Amino acid sequence: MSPRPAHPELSATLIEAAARLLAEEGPGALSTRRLAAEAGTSTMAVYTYFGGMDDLVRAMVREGFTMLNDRMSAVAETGDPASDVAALGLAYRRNALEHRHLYGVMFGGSNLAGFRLTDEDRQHGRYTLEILVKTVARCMAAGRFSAGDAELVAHQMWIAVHGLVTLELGGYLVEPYDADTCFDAQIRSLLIAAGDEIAAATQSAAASRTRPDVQPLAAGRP
Amino acid sequence: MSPRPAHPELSATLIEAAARLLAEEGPGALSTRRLAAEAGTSTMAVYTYFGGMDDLVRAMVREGFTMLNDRMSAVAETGDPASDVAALGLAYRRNALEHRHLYGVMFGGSNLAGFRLTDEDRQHGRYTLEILVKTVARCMAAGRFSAGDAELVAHQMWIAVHGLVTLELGGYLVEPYDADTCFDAQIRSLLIAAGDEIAAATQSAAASRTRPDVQPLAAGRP
DNA sequence: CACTTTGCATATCGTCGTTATATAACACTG
DNA sequence: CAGTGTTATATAACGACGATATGCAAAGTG
Repeated sequence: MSPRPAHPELSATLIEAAARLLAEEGPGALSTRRLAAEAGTSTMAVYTYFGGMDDLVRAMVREGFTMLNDRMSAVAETGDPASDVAALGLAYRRNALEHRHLYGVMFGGSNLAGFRLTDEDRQHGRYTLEILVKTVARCMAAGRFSAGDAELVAHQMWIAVHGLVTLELGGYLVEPYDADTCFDAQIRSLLIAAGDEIAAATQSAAASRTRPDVQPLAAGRP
Repeated sequence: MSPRPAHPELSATLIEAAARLLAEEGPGALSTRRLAAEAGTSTMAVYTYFGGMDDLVRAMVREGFTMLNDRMSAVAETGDPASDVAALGLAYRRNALEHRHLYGVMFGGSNLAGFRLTDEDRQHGRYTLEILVKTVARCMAAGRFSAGDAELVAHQMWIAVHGLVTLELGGYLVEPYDADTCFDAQIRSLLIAAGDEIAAATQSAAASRTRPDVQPLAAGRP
């Protein structure tokens, strides 16, 4: 179906240029002509290597999914699984903020030149949840969460953080209810609803956020 | 700034046609030429009445905000404020599903022909929260929720339902964790986190959903 | 009546994604 | 080495897009 690149070097260059253009100048800057100029080639390269703009965007989206997955996988597994859940949420949010336009294409349904996701693409997105599901299951096994459907709880957390991120990217979260405040509140609510009594006892989650991708929610933990 | 329509008839016809095209054929169908053909006029009408495609989209978005606001305002105020909160969430979701493409433009940052929201537009979106804030405050006053920041709780609910709706519209919520299941779970979690003991005691929220825009969460209520 | 203003159709410009065509580089056969 | 088929890329072109300029007819005004 999709033509395999014979010279993967130029193919990678195109994806890199596309990602850079999308990140730095937004979706409006992504065009075959602009892309060709940036990569030092002609517009035909897009078609010989990818078959069209759609498939190039699709390849970029796939890279975005693996980046997100790498980011989630890099979150250290500590002895406090509930803290790990919060850290995963923060990692998810940070990845979205760093690749905001790409995130919009991946999950927000941002119509990039009429681009539409396929079910296969979405499957890559759902795959990201597996790390979160496992961590939630660890919370339940450790008695930190009340026993239940780990996958459903993971979905809830995904939905909540995704909602936060999209509203944040859309500019809808402003002071005093800015994204940081709401993020802490969302994580806290999810932990409480999952049955985490320690989170329920914690006064506020807006403490120091020094460690990267880790929420200080488990500050009162032994 | 924005030119006032001298013949509001054609202006309304254009907005209607644009809304219909967006709803029925998606963002790709919205073009000045197509719009002119549907309205039986020329492409110039878009510029004389609105000043450009951007402003026409803006006018449509504004209509979308008032539609959403009307929908939320139409939710009956019952004696059970927690049930009203859930009903508002369902009304929000139903409005988004009925105007899915418009919702994407309003909140999802869907780039419709390079269209970008202004802060004034976003203010219209935030205004919708006021109804929810009042209802949450009623919950707190009635002792149904533990006392706290009603505006923050309303934001949390907004974020959660918005996240659900966008993932639902993006096709990311499939069985067995489909949108209905996740919606019930989100509402339930929010009520529990807000301190609603009745919701916490309720086994599941996935009971009969017969009454329009009303969640049966308060089934165990006197 | 003449004169200005207004509303909309037509034609045009530059850019978009895409395709057709032409050319140049390559691999292989004899 | 010549000849041949394949592949990669550049160039040019097509239809459609948003936007603008121009032109013209109807309405308004003295």
